[in-house]
Amino acid sequence: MQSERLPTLEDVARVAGVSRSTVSRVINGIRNVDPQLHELVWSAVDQTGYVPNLLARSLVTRRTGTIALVVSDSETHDDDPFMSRFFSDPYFGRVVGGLMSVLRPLGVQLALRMVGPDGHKPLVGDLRNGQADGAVILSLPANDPLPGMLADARVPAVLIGRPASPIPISYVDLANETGAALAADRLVERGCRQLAMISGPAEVPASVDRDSGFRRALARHGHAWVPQRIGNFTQDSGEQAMRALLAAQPQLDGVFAANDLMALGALLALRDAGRRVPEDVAVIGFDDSSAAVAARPALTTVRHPLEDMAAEAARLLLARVDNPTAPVASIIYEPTLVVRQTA
Amino acid sequence: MQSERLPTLEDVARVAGVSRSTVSRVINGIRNVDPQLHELVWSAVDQTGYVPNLLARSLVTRRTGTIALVVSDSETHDDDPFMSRFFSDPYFGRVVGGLMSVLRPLGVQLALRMVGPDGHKPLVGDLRNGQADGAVILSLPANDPLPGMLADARVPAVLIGRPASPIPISYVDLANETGAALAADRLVERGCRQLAMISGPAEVPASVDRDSGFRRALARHGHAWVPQRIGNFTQDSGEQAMRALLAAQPQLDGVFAANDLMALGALLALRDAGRRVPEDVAVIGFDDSSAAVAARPALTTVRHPLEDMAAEAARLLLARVDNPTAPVASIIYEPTLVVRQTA
DNA sequence: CCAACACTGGAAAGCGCTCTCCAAGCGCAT
DNA sequence: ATGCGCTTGGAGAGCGCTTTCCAGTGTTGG
Repeated sequence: MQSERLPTLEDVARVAGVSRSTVSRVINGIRNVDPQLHELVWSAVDQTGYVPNLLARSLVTRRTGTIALVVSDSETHDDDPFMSRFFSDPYFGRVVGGLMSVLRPLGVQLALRMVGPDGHKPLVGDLRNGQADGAVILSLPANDPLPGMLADARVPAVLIGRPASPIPISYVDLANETGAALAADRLVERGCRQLAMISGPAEVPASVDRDSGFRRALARHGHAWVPQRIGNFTQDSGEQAMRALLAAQPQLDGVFAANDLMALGALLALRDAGRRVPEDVAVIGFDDSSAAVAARPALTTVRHPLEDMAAEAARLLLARVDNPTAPVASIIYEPTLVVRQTA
Repeated sequence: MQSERLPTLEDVARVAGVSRSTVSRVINGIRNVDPQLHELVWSAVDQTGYVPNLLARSLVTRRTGTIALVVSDSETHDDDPFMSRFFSDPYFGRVVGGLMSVLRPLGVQLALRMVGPDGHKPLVGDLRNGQADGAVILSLPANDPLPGMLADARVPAVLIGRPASPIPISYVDLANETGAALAADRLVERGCRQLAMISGPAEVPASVDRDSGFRRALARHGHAWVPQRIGNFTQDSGEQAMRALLAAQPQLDGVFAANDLMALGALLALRDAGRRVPEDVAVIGFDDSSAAVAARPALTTVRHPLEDMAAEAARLLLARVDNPTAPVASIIYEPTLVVRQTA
């Protein structure tokens, strides 16, 4: 148990018998300070149990050692509470894990910030005020003005997922079209004739890309039209979409789902309908989340290296924090097809 | 695009033609300020695009509007990077979602902080220095000194999961023993004769409680000894544990797993071994995570209201932040059995 | 032997904000 | 008129830290 007031630099200085500035220098390892004093100061620090007040330090250095992870919660209108769904989705966890893998060793903190449509201005203001050194922006609806605002405000920021319109801001993204095309090629190659797809919400840019990538690749193989149902990236919605698809197209023999969770749902629906996978119907998912490996039959899917992407986003961001004039950079990851049992 | 320097209170005051203090009062809604001035100040705020600097404010008010979510990463030694596993686990997401549901409407931020064994002192120091108003502590290994340190330092904190030894600190927890007993009773009631369990790591207090709860309940029903295998809460480990159990006890007809992921793994192993669930072997999991509903057959499990618990933890914490003399409170949630198809 | 020069340590000025304290202004009763 | 209590705005002291600037000291070359 300690006294009410915490020791400050001043206190340490008094104990060590030097000035505040000297203590500050020693603690920050700046300039050549007499080794004797150096030692003296450190022992005074130990003795007083001094811990620097990061708030005060940040106020003057304009550096906080914190990165904001900005999550859009524009979807909250749903009756199903958005938060539980979003945070429980493997997507969120993988991103956090990827970010942490680079932030943690550097001692950088992560601050979670949810922001609705009216929270944009305060957010940018706080960021400019140095609440965080930079921001990683997640899962933004298309045409959200935030990236533009961030760029204008010259706040170091990196998007995960490309911005809807070209904006001078760094981002990491996956070549979603290519990934979907991989799935299409595989399905066609297996000899599937009647294909269908389970898409994600149209507001999500990645969904749209996966859609068009799949369609375009199939068109190249001569499939003009592909029946489609839209889900919301949950397993449940995938299951329902699959049932609807099956009802409309009983002959279908190949399905591509825009994420693994929906693919898993599709697997269930197919099972219930007595279809064998992959013999009767081949299924390909997207993401290569842990659930894909765990499923039976194990899910063939498109690998989305989200952890790597998030880690890279963190690195890009930190680079820009250290050097604000660093060029804007965008990295597009190439997906790969992970063939397991369902296709 | 704005000028380099951000407007400060001073600037607003100059524009409005009043003093800094007056602007501060208006912005914080304090005291009776002449309505005319009030309006004048707000228009000056608009005009300058002023945003309060939270850092500076926190420095003097000693309030940050931020709660730290402390995650122990003592398990990192694993070759399998701890982070990806932990953050991807539904556990983490459910907690974050639960916390956010309370914090978000109040405008409180969440700061993620991972802390290893040697990070304890700095963490407590930062907390005392007002880096965050309080802390929610997650998934601590048994006998971690952190709760005690926090209590001694009088830092508002709430644990999720009870402390290993009695310490004057608030916490929310689940009656794990009761939950496990519920599972045991159900299994016995179904007529299972040869029971087994898949436990979690022994360092996790909740694991231990589920173990003893299950054992004790079975003992009441006359089962003296229960074969057991230990997993690490992943689906994979559950699958392996199940195989081992099956090899050792081919006759077994009922299994309790300490979490859903491991139960799901067990389901896979049972399937591979040609056992029907629940006809040949009944399975009960723990947590009622989303995967439990989604599994086929749908998993009978013990419901762990983690979101509610996290939300309550947030409320307890905020109460203590507002009133540091508020009594320490502990809330134990009662689990319920969710009967689905596997038992 | 003295000037020029590193080098070190201290004083003090802020970073942007809140909040206590005080002076000024006003209405009212004496 | 004068005194009193009340409201209201401003001046200024800090929150704990970094960092610039300067004085003092020891060191070297001319």
